Amino acid sequence: MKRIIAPKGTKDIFPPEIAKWHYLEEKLRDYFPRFMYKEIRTPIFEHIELFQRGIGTETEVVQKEMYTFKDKANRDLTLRPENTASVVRAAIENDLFNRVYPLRFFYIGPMFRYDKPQKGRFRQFHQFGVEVFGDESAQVDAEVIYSSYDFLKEINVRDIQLHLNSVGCENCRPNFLKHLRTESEKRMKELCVDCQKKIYTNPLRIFDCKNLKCIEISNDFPKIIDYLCKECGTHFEEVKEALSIFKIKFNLNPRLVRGLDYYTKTAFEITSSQLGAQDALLGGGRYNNLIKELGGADISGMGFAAGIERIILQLDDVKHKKDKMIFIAYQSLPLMNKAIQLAKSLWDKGYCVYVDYNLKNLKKQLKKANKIGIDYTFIIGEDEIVNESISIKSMKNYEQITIKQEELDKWLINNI
RNA sequence: GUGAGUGUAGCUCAAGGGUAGAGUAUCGGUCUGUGGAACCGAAUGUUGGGGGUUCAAAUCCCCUCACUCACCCCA
Repeated sequence: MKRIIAPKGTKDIFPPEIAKWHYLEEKLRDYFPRFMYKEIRTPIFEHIELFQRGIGTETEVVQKEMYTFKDKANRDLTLRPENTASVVRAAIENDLFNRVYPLRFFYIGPMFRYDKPQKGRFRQFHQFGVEVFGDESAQVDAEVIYSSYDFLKEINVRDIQLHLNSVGCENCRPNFLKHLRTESEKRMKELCVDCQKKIYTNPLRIFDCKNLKCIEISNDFPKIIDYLCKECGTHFEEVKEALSIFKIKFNLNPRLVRGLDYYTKTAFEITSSQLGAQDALLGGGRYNNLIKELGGADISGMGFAAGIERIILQLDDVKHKKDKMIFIAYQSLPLMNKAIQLAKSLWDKGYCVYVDYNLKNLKKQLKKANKIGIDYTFIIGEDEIVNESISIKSMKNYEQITIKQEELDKWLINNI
């Protein structure tokens, strides 16, 4: 029979890796509420239009990478490739803008993109992120950037770099793009084939090219920060100033562009020098037109999204947080029912207990207990039944004591 | 979507045309009221799948699938 395997680009997560996920999730739910973020959960699939309008029809994500399908009523639905558009949609739909203050949300969950898998890239992958609505201050940009950076530090991710740029707004970007296009056309023949196409489709992306020759040439190209309008320029200066208050270092990176069309002004990315080609742990920025474009009020947004799989790759081993485990061993099969009775009473009290119903002798049970990493083995034998006692063996140091059954609760409180 | 590398036991890997093997894990025994060791023994495979060459293919050739990494894209 043919084995059924997980679909390409998906994977199972189980111990010991799952401990890292738990660790990350716990830290996340502890950390971001400090900044007044509240968790929001949105559907995993949405109408395709949400992403077309939100992310932009010209982006790679929308054009090539979405999992889109029709449901039985012929609706066009898409497995969400990112979460910002959904959060905005949810906020508009539920009129959260009039109810919840401050307007800050964080999310965590699976996203889907039809990409070719490689290190740090999956078709079902997981992101967490935050969104701040209705705050146009440069200081909030700095705070969001700080919190994302500091969170990575907090969970001990090392060798990370913060890259910062401004991508301008609808007032200054067109002018910049015009200049960029003219300049790149002049040196078109020297650029790689892909970049030649980008001149007309999305010239900003030329800065993304990893071809050394292209990098060299595009270094001479106009930089967006030199073309920012007064408002964007001032905003960017203020962001940098505010970042210095938070005392974090950043690289000004004029080549940094974002792949989703909704970004305006501040754009940032945190990379790890220890990852492979997919080195962006987290990225985000300001999006001042998205809410309006999705039919909401004319209010601004700022946020980031982080790739959990990539962060997990950079996490040191996390010990599985576990309660002390008790193994109940019976001397012989007829005593198994007594063991079950004892186990039930312990489960009822909330303890972590294991009984093996298949091992007939004590030796094997102890061996198994040892292998599982049990802390204490309770032994029930004929002597114990007669004396109404329980023998308790510490699996860590070989010591064994026998106590009366009525002393068990006291023992549990002191030792477990 | 393009390219490269790799597919052999649950796991890590040998065998490079001539009987598919080791380590480890698993199970049993030495040891029927006492675990971490040791020793002895057992079980485990359509060599990813299909086709071809050959007296003979894990090994050579073709196709296909999967995984990995890179391009691309992004988190």
